[in-house]
Amino acid sequence: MINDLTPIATSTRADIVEIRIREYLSNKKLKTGDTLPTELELAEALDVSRNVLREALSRLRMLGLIETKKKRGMVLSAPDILGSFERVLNPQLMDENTMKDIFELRLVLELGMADLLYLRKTDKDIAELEQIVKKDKNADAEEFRISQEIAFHGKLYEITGNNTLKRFQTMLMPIFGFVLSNSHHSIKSGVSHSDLVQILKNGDRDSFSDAMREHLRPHIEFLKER
Amino acid sequence: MINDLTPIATSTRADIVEIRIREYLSNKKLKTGDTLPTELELAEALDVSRNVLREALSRLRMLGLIETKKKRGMVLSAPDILGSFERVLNPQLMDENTMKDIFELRLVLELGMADLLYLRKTDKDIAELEQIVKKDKNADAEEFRISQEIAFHGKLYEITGNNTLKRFQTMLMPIFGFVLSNSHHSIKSGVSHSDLVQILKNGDRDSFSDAMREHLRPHIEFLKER
DNA sequence: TAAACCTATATGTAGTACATAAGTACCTAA
DNA sequence: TTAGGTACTTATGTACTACATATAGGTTTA
Repeated sequence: MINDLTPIATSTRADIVEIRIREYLSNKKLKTGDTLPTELELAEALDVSRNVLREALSRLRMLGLIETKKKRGMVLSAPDILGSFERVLNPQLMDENTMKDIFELRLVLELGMADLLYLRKTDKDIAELEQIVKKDKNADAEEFRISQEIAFHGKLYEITGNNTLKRFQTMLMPIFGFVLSNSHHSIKSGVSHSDLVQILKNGDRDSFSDAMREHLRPHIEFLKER
Repeated sequence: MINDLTPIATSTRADIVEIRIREYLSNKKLKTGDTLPTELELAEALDVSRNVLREALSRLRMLGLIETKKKRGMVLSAPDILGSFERVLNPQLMDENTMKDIFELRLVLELGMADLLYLRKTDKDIAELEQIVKKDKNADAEEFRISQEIAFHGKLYEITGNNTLKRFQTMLMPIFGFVLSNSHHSIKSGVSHSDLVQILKNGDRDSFSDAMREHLRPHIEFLKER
């Protein structure tokens, strides 16, 4: 009851200024390359000290929303949408639910990427996969096994040709690693990396989808315990 | 040739301080709830003005990495991993490639979520979907059609029970909306929302996967033109 | 003993001052 | 005339000081 009441968010001036500047940007429909007023002008217009204003600007600068150059002033720029994501992706600080959400997200991505793979794969890609898989047989050490996992699945993401997706996966790796070490490997998968490569090479999309699902089966089973 | 050379990133003191504090947090393996030194102590230790320090802290505060209270000082906290993402997701500023990447991402997610749906769906969910679909037949106006799309597919994300995934979708909606309006609807889908609901209700996972793929077919075809 | 009050302290905000880089315009010399 | 240099101007970057404000924690008082 009373626990549901979270303290009201008393926002600082910097918080408000950040929002106001955001609004300013979208209201004026500013685009990449457009210049902003100077710090002094903004500070005066918003009636805050330059100090507070700079705290807000510092945030936008970090996100890559604005870039500043001495004398030239500030220009609006296209942020790297994953850059900010990267900054908060610290497994150490992540609560367990989010961690599980992200683990599920990985499964959904890999189960759903078959179409992209078949649309974009090249002979060169297949050759690389075969190279990676070749090292699989002497995968006895735990550490080596994980690096093989990363190499193989990472390459799949790469084949999708979707750079955002690939980077996303790279960032999420530490999380995957964490959950992977959570020994739910009692169930052994019936489909190996090697099998997947062969199907990707010669089989059709549907077979691959089925195989991938079988390959990830231990993880999917794990979800049911949740 | 020469165009490939981007200007060297001359970082400000605030940039460096931000990184240093990050390192400090992970090196000391601090966890949620742990307290940080005071601003004065940090500023002195890093040999920067309190001003610069506060610009860096302001960034971490925005990300939700730290929370501050008067007198009590600063405590480390679990950031909302999607909050920062939301801040940069401005279609107005996004370059076209990223936009397309995100559109593909949506398709991958929806093609891959079948297992989660079958794992978590309830009778109540199905009933809600049927409610939504019921309005579909009088979907003549463009605007209404889009709102139906959002309601239906949004509900699917909700059924996955994965809150991160659902929020992710909500944020990405404006992007989807943008790409949707890019008239690649010449190809008509052979599977309607209503069909999907029926299969989700009575059919098995594989049938649903196939049906969803057929439903999204116009979009998948669109990818090939890329 | 409990309520009211005080005090020390850490963050929040403002203002001033100066450093630094980078455009701009002017000026000089070949 | 023009290339190249010089001085000036301006916007951001950094530092320092001062004070406001909230509050945890101790002290006094009824």
